[in-house]
Amino acid sequence: MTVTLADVAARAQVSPATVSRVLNGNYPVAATTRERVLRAVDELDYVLNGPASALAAATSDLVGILVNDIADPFFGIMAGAVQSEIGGPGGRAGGERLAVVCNTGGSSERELTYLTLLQRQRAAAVVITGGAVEDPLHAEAMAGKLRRLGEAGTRIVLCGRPPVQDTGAIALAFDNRGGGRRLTEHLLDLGHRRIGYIAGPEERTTTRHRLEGHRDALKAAGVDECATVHGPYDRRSGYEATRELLRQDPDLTAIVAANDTVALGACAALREAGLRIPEDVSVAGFDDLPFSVDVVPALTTVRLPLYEAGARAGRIAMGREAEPPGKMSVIAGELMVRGSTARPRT
Amino acid sequence: MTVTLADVAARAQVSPATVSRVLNGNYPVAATTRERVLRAVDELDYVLNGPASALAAATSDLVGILVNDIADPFFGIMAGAVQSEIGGPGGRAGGERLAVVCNTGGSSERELTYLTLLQRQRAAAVVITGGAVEDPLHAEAMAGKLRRLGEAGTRIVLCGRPPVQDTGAIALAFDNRGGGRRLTEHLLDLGHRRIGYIAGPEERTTTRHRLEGHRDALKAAGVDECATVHGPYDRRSGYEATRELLRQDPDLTAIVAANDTVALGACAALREAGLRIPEDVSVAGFDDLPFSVDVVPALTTVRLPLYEAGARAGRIAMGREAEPPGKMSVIAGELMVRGSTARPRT
DNA sequence: ACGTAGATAGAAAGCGCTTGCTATCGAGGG
DNA sequence: CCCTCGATAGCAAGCGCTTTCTATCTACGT
Repeated sequence: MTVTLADVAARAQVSPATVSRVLNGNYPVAATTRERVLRAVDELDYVLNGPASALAAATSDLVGILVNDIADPFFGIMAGAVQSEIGGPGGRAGGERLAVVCNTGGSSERELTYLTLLQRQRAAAVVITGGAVEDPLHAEAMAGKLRRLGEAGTRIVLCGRPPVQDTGAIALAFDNRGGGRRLTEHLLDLGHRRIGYIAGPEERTTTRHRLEGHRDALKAAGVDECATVHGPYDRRSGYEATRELLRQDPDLTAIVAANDTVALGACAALREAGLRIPEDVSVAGFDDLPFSVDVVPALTTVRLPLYEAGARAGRIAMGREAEPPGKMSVIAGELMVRGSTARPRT
Repeated sequence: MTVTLADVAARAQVSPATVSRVLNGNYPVAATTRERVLRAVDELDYVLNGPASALAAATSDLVGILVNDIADPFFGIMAGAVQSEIGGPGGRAGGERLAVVCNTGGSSERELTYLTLLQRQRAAAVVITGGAVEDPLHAEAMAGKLRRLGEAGTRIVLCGRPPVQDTGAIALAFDNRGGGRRLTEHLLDLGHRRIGYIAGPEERTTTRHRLEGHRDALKAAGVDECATVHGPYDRRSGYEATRELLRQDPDLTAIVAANDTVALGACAALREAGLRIPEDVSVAGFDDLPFSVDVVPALTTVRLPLYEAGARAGRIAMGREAEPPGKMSVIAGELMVRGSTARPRT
């Protein structure tokens, strides 16, 4: 059998209670006793039984992080940031917390399933990243689940997603709408009038907000909306959408993509069509992922402070940073003008 | 209080034992009884207490995944693949498993710490990705930890890392040496003789193997080794290393980078120095991350089947795929020749 | 010198679930 | 018609830890 608390206690000639207290450091123990216990722990290679501890103490050191796609740096960066903040000092036993990263693949059911699994583990906190699916049924199920989680003592922070009413969840939302608007304004300022738009998957808040910002800008400038195509947030989608866009409107002079990854696909399709960037067609992305500055030409995009947002979400989840007033904070993006956008040919 | 098994039992007018058996589905229960229990579970919104269950059953549904950097797609892709395989059917209660992704940041101590934490949680399995640190002390500590984990019933799979003796851990190693050799051979075939090398961080297996492959190729061709610079696996390192390389040998005609991300930095530095790729200097990477085909010119690199390897590691960890003979399998890389390499100027 | 507060340590009662063993019931077999 | 066996369900003993309450012992204050 594996070594238990009792074994350590026997070896150190103290009661199990004392060993527990030494390990948790939340109760006065004489230095010599502590010494003896620690030595026994070491000699026996004792490792605390997490489930037993969690059961008895009714707490756990697991923190859940929900992401759409762990292979996408957009989420990876946020997840890494959250993780870097939840460990470290504070709390019990060295305050070691484990991050449970859950890949929802953007599916709302899996989102719910994972939340149930985290609830089952009695997670200390949950950080949910990425936009929400805008299905009323799902929204309701989600709200209910979050409410129950909150009641069970799990802290919930939404990172890059709009607030969910009546759940007590804290929301750190990105200003996708403002970013989308500024990006299109930039293109309009350069003189573009025929701007194709590659939107993300439908029925998602992020997609809608970015698209709304785009339309706001067009409307304010009195410019008619040009072709818009929806697709997933991946490179392939950008490639295919661009071919479609070019078919619908061969005269467009600029393309705005749902995010940087999609923009990459768009660039590939454009080049394949023999069009130069930005001389023939300007391209803009969103997010400013690390590679965006390296592609040639460097991508004009809207920078989202992903790491900072994730870190903040992590701190709030751990109660190490005050919640924003109104349990909600909007994080602005910053327009990064680079080589992929220029004046249209005259 | 939250709802417990006993509450469900009371409502369904059965014993707690029966509820447990319905939930775990590992014991015959009459259809009508099961029906009644399930209804009660539903009506009470009951969620199993994971820690209690894990304690009583001495098993857990947590699977650990160790990665160096979750924000790096190299690891993100593998982690996502592992995760996609560990869920799904098989095992208890719908077989829902939770992936605990641990960011070691490449630090060997944190690696050990996380393993202890996973041991504490009595993880069902652990998948360790990324190269190992080659410090004898650490290697020994690691071997001991893995052995103890294995003895406690945790299945261990190393993914992209060489085997550790006497631990029973299964290893899926990448053929970094062979890949490195082929890459340099390709450059030599093109006619390059002055090839700068940007290696990864020192004292790591991945770094060493790739570098050895490079040197093997040079030696076989009777070509003298050119400048080599070490640095972390990130873009910035590639940028700085390239400036250094150019300083050491202004006449080099090709640069081999430790991985694609580093290669990106190298490209940036070369362009900044007014050098064209591949006309003036050829550049090659390693890994073939998704963006590598999109940069301009597209990167010549060695493709590693990251997703497939991760998926396989996940399946082996879940016991759904036979272990490779000798508990070890070498996964080859594939040379992808693209636009970033060409004959040197004559 | 005696009472008492303060500092430690131990005893024991669970935390909520799983599971080996036992009990019950009905259906066949002899 | 009695006995045995198969199918279900319940009992109760833990799993290994935390924590409340109690017991000791030492050190002072007066």
